[in-house]
Amino acid sequence: MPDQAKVPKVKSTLQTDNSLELESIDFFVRMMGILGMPRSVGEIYGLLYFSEVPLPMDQIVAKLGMSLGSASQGLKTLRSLKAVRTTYVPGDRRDHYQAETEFRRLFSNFLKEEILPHMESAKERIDRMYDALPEDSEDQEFYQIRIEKLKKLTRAGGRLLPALAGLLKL
Amino acid sequence: MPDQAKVPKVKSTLQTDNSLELESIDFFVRMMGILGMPRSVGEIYGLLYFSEVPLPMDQIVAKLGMSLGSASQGLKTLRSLKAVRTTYVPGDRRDHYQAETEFRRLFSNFLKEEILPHMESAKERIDRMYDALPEDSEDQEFYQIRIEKLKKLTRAGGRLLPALAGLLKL
DNA sequence: TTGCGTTTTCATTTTTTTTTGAAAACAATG
DNA sequence: CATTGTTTTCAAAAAAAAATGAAAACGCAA
Repeated sequence: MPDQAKVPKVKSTLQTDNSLELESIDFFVRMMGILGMPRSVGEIYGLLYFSEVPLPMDQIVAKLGMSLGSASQGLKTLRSLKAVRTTYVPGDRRDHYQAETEFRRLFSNFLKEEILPHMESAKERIDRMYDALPEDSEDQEFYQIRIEKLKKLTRAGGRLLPALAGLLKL
Repeated sequence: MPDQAKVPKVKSTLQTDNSLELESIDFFVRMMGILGMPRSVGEIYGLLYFSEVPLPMDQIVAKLGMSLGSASQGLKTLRSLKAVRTTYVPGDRRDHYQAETEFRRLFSNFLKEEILPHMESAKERIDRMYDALPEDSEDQEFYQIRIEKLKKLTRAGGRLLPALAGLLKL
């Protein structure tokens, strides 16, 4: 219940002595949490963010003490957001993962993947509201004004959000 | 797992014949869902949004077919976001609730309550990263750059988000 | 094509979140 | 100040989300 902010805890099974990694994982677990991502996704990204070399999945699993399944799923999510990139390492069959650190791009990807689809269906739903508007009721006008307001909201959102990515100068 | 958008379903126990209400509830359940609010909160707000008269809690409970506990909790959340207002109705002991429909204000309240606290703690966490920076390592510079990047991110976020509320002209 | 290292899938388990319902607290009224 | 109508609280139940782990699938390389 979001009265208080959700404050996810960082798993203490981390196999590392690098406290920067710890802070990073903590940071991104929370950040991803705000965006509605599972903690495993934040953990992986947090680990990768402060890794100078690309890491293969089994090392991620080992360092974070998470299951193969979670790692695979988490990396899939991160890949779909383009928050992570695979690099080829000669003589190694494993995929090596690297964090994409251009937040501007990350943000716009997130918008495109997670938010804009919602905006689309919101617009459809508002159209359906017009259809559902009772023809005769004396509340006609009230309802109409309310629907208009929603329409303006989605329009503003649709214009504002993409513009936001542009404003995000880092 | 947010690969696909979460698409909450509208409970079908709704005691109403007003299909506009149905659409509204659907709309806000999803919208609140994006923002990480439980469905009950979306249901209540959705119902109130298209109600010309303020509704007392027991009517909300009756219309939505939800428990008293959920309604009380949900209204508490909505009150704390100032998404809902109580109005006095002469000769009635019950509180009557009305939706606040100025989205600009709603948005800025949401920011203040749910987002800005996170930004604060993010800044603290970044400070701790500097402390955790290994003095000697040859990766010094790499780490430093990464930390800087995070700092810029939070700064941008801190400036951008509040400005956003201002841009939200409806 | 077989074997082996690696990754994905997915049914099951675990954890977390949300809802419920009944008791407690509250508050106006007679 | 006792009664009654209303709202809140909170332990327990239910539902939803995430993690696990083992089997299946994949894809090289010998």
